[in-house]
Amino acid sequence: MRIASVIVDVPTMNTDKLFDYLVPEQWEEFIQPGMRVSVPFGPRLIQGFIIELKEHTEVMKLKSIHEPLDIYPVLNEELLNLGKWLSEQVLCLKISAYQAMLPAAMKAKYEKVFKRIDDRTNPFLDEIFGNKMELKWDAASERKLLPLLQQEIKNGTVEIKYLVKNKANKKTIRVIKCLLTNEELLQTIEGLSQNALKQKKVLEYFLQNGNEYIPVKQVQEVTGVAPTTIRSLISKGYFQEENKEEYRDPYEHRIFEKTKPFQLTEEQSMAMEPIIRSIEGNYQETFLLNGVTGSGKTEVYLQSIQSVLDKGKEAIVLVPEISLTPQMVERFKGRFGNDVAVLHSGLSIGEKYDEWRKIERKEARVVVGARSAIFAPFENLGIIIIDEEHENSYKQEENPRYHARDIAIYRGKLHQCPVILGSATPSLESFARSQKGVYTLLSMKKRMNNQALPSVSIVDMREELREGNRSMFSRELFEKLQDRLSKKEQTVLFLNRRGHSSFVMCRDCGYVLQCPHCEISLTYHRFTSQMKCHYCGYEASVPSVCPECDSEHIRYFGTGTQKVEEELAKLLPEAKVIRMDVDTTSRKGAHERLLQQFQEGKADILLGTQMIAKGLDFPNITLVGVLSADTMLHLPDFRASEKTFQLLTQVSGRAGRHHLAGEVVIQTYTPEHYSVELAGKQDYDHFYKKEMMMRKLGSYPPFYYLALITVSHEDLMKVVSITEKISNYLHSKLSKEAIILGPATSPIPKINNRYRYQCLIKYKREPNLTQQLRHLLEHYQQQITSEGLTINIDVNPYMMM
DNA sequence: AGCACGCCGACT
DNA sequence: GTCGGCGTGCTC
Repeated sequence: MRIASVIVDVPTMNTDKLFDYLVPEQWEEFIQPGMRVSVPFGPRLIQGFIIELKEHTEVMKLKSIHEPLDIYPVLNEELLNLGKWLSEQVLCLKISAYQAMLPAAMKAKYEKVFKRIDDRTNPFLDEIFGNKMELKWDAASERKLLPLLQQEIKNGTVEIKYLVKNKANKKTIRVIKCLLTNEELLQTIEGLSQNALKQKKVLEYFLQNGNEYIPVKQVQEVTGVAPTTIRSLISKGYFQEENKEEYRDPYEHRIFEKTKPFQLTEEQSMAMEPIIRSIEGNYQETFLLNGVTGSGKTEVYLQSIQSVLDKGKEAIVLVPEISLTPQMVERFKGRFGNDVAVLHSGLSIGEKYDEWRKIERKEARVVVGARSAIFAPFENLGIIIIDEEHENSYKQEENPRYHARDIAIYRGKLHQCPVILGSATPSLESFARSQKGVYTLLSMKKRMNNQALPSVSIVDMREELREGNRSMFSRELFEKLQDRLSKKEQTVLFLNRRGHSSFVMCRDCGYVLQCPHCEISLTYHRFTSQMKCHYCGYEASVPSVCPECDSEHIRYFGTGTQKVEEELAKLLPEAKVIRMDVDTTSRKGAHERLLQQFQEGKADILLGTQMIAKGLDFPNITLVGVLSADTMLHLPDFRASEKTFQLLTQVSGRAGRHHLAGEVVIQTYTPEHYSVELAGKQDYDHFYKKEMMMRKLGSYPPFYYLALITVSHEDLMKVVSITEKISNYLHSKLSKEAIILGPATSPIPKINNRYRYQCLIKYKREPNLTQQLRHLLEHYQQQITSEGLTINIDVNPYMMM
């Protein structure tokens, strides 16, 4: 008797454990851990993952597995263990951990149908079922048939059937093969009557194209015949029909030019050497590859991967979502061709599934993808690369709240292979680890071809104002803009806020329009002429008079991309501008199309948000303007300075990457701030020292680890008192060295009518922390389910909201 | 998450 | 007296 222990697809704490099921005899030889199965759970049927097989169980009333959902395990042993480890590390449900490791297409979709089981004719059932045997629950519900059907269930003429399906499936195409030899074909063609011209055409086509399987669609297109013609040929026994799996290839119509390895610069070779040593020696080592923008990190990645492939192993390359541009994909596909699978959010569920299947079936040995690609089901990993290591997007901001870097190092240790963290502006945490010798630091300080870094000038906007310039462009930036226009060179303008103006304020009384549910300022959107809440989506129209004091002097403040675009149209009407932000790139392929246009020189100015800070590598860009460097400097986040420094450095790196020299103008209201000043000098080392001091003073990472507990509920009093209790509990259970802050209101005090309070733990060494946090969750379990309380725990948070 | 079971208000 | 509201508890 075989028993399978299953984690079921019910995301709650009291089902977060193994449930045992009998394995039916017919599957005994075939069922393996890591497969998905559908199992009866209470009255319904749900999906689950088999974690282990065993012979005995304590459970008395065992049910049987309903059916397997896979032919092969979708989670191998490594991933099964990784999922367990992950759920313990980040305090998430096991089912969430496993689901995060697989493409969304494999998540279950549940369907309920009514099924007729009477064999007599029943006029009433005939009417509601039509001539079918089954009726979907949703359809029945819409037709208000549920009470009647319930009665029929009691009568025993109808039953409910539960179905477990995938979100998306393999795509198949119909193919046909000719079963006749060429001679038989010729004879058949001869023998056909005069008016069977169409059939003749098809047979002649196969005469020319041999006896391979050919897609039906293709046959139809080439010969111009109707589907019926082909059907009749099949029924005559001339053809054999089959369904073949076909990959949805997102890059189907693109041709990637094959590239050869470049001759490395001396710095690049020096950086490569220890990496190769780790690959050849089969041992784990984490490298921090600190190379300035344009120093050729990608070529180092490519050649390292090549030597991994030469050893018959596989490679994972993580790239931040926003820089996973076609340009980036091209570099990898250009070098490794069909060995590359690409996984990013721009793909449809089905496309992602197919890319994943290529990896599973060992048809791809390199995966280039965003965060979740770290779970690629490779079994023989030879290298893991995380490009732009400092990017926040490697941290998932929903459960499971993991950081891809931690998973990378876990898998690197398991496979005994190198992990490379690459960045021009490493995160403070990583750089500190490289200083302590935990990571090996590899530096590349020169740009390829020895181009100089662009010259940066910092403009004090307060000064501009004092001298009467009230425009959003400083005189220096404006002059340079005009200069580039006349020289037909290109400019990138960077602004980290989308929309039009950020908020609406009354100039008489200072009233600012706020979201009634979230207590944050509403953002003005020109396109819809509406005020929008960026947290909950609340919308309101713009008032013509101030709701507080009835003044008509209620005006827009702040600057968004749309407003800059309008301003440019006024000041430089001859300039062609491309705007890139969430609004103009939301449609599929829009991102690529806009960049393509800019590259082809169809515009003089590229104006955009965050998303243009990375990866842009066009030869004709000689000027980069940052309109307001300090917008993110004043956010309630201890990483604000670091983010500002990184962003300014990255943006500056867009200029002058080729023959033409580049210039950068940074406009700011706080030119004396060290992150602005040092970004201007591109002086990472100095910034690191300064920022480390600040972190030490504030007891922040990398000196302390953090854990953030956020409590939310509709009732403010309840939130405060529970957060208080949590804080006390932690005080009593953690060591004296731990610093526990709070209860304090969250930086977003209210979302969707729910108040939010938080508690921040700063600690150096708390071996029992996750265990204590788990106890905490268990303790409040009852109130969480019965009162709708939420407790969110983020170990190593990046967003302090 | 569902779904069943169980205990109290407004109707035939 | 019953239909149905949604609170509570369980699912191998």
